[in-house]
Formats: sequence, structure tokens, C-alpha cells
Amino acid sequence: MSDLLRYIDYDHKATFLKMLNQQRMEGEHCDVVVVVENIEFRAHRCVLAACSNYFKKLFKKQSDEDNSIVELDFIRSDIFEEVLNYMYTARLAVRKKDINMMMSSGQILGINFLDNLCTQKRELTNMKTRENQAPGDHGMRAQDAILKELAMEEVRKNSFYDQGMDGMGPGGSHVSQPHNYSTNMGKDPHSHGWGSSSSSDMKLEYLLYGHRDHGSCQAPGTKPMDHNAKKERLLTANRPYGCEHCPKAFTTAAHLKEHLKIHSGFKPHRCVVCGKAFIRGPDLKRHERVHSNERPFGCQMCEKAFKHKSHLKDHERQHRGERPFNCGSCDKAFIKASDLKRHWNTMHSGNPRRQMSLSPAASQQEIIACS
DNA sequence: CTGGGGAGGGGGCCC
DNA sequence: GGGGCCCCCTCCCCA
Repeated sequence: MSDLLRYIDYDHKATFLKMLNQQRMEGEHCDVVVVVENIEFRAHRCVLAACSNYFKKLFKKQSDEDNSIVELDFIRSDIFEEVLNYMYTARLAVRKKDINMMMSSGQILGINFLDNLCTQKRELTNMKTRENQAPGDHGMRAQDAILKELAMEEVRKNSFYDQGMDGMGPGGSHVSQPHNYSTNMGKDPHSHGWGSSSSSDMKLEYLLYGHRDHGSCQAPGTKPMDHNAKKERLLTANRPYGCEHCPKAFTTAAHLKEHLKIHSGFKPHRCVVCGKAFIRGPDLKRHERVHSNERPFGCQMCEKAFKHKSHLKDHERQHRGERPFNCGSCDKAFIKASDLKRHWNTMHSGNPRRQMSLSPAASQQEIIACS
């Protein structure tokens, strides 16, 4: 289930879990029956709605007292069984000959990542065939597939909701009761906790793509620490909002949301000169000084000017003769923290007495994380 | 020639 | 969006 949750809009995840827990407390009963080719499949309404735009829209139109039987005639029972299995386990098993059918069914149901996974799987299957390898495990972990995609190409903008809705063509689907599929989908953020699709597209996107770089949150140069130990340490420091992808934790939900963008790999701010992309607008703005050569941070004591304010700060220490970064393993001192780090890595990294200290002038700052 | 350090530059990302 | 801190990379100088 945890893998599945990666694909659900961040804002909806809590609601989804709450509903699931509530249903568990009520005895694990499934509250909807889906009939396909006269075969009944029992499922949780919230699971279906969380994974499929089709069901999300469908259940939005129904009150809880409405019929809890849904009949589908646009999908094969064995395909639906696998789709259902995917919804509950985030594992997808599909025969090669059924990939197209699975993809079209996924489109109609508004399960876009299912479509992506089938594409991946088809390519993988073709590759295996070409390489004349014995067929392996057809079950493909959803996150692995997406991580594979991220490793192979840059992240493209891929509208999740829109494609899902477009896939539901007229006459392509119907259920036992009449429903108007073109109204109100996602427009009421309060009824079930499903937020507005327009405002959550970006969040959906990065959650859809999952974690891009598992090692990115580890401070460079630090000894790898156990993930749980790190998380525990961070969470105890009055940071209740922990990231589920890395050990970091934050003081507010807004900071966590901002941080989650890092894991998406989604960089909407692109430099028109060199094409380099950034997560944040201000970072792009700063980058543009590379091309414009604008140097807004001038030194008061000499003619020099800098593109980064922090560079000016480093530079000003030269004028003041400050060397606040002291090596704990020898008597060297440095103007810049990175110089100290480089020195320590080259001169003392084999030294078990791994210590660096700061002069009183810099003791307020936590300069370098060093295990 | 090589290694260590000074200094500038650019990016990541937390607050 | 801005401020700020930290990191790494690179060029250069010098012992």
C-alpha cells in the first residue's frame, strides 16, 4: 500500500488513509461491488477513487446511500482483476498480448500511471525478446518503473488528470445507473478531500513521478548514517513534518511541501539562454546573472563585485583578515567553510580524530556537518 | 611536476 | 520571492 500512496496527490493522501483506517475499524468490509462480465469484485470505494479518475468522478456523483454496485462493460474481467490488484498492491502483472488492452482500460478508468507502466513494460518485454532472454517476472514495481523512466530521460510535463478525463470517450463506458461524467469533477475540494485538479496538478506530478534521487538529501562529505536514525534525530528537533523520501524534517507543512518538489525532479523554470532548468523562480533569476554578468553585490572596500551575496561575504573576510574556520586536526584556519572542508578532506580524512572546530567568531553557526 | 591553499563562480535548498 | 548558508568546482599561485 505504501507504494501506491506515492501516486496519490499529497493533499488527498491523508484523507485516503483516514478513510481506509475508518473502514478497517468497521471490519474491513468493502463498500462497493464492481461487476465485470458477471463476475463480482469487492473493493473499497476510497481506494478505487484514489487511483482512478473514473471512479473518483463516479463516486462523487453518488451519495453513500446510493447503489454500491457498479457494472462495467468496457473492460475484461481478468484485466479488471489485475487493475484492482494493482490498486491494492502497486504490483502489475500483465501478459504481453494484453498490454494494449490494459493500457486502453487504464485510459478509460483514468489511471494514467497505469498507462505509463504498460508502455514501460511493453518496451521492456520487447527488449527482452530482442535479447532472446527467458521471460522473467512480469510483476513490475510501479516506483521502479518510474525511477527507470527518470533515469533515462528528463522529466516531461505530463498532465495526469487531463489525460485521464480525455480518455473517457462518449459511449466508452457506462454503469448500471446514469451518470454525467462531464460535471463537477474535482471542483469541490471539501466534499471528500479531493482538491481542485488545476491547483494540484503540480503536486500530483511530482508525487506521480516519485523520488528521483535517493541519495540527494545526504550532506556531501558526511558519513552515511542510518536512515531511521537520521530521521529520528531530525524529528526530535521540533520538526514534526518529516519527508517520507529522505531523512529531512521541517517545522511547517509549507516547508515540507516545498521540499517535496526536490524529489519530483520537476523543474518548471527554464533559462531561455542555456536551457538549464530550476525548481524555483528565484534560482533561475540568480542563474541569469551568469549570462548578463550583472554583479549587484559590490564590495565597499575595493572595486570588486559579485553575483552572489554570499561570495561578497566571503570576500569581505579577506579585507577584515577573518579566518573563522579552524581545522580541529591542525592549526590551520580558513576564510571559507568550503576551503576548510577541502583541506580536511585532503589532509585529515584518514584521521580517526575527525574533528573540526570554529573560532568564537563563527561558533554561532553550524558550519559543517561532520560525523 | 605536484599538492595545498586562495579566491571566484555556480547551484541546492532551508527559512 | 528574497535572504542566507552551504556545497562543490575550477582556476590560479606558490612552495
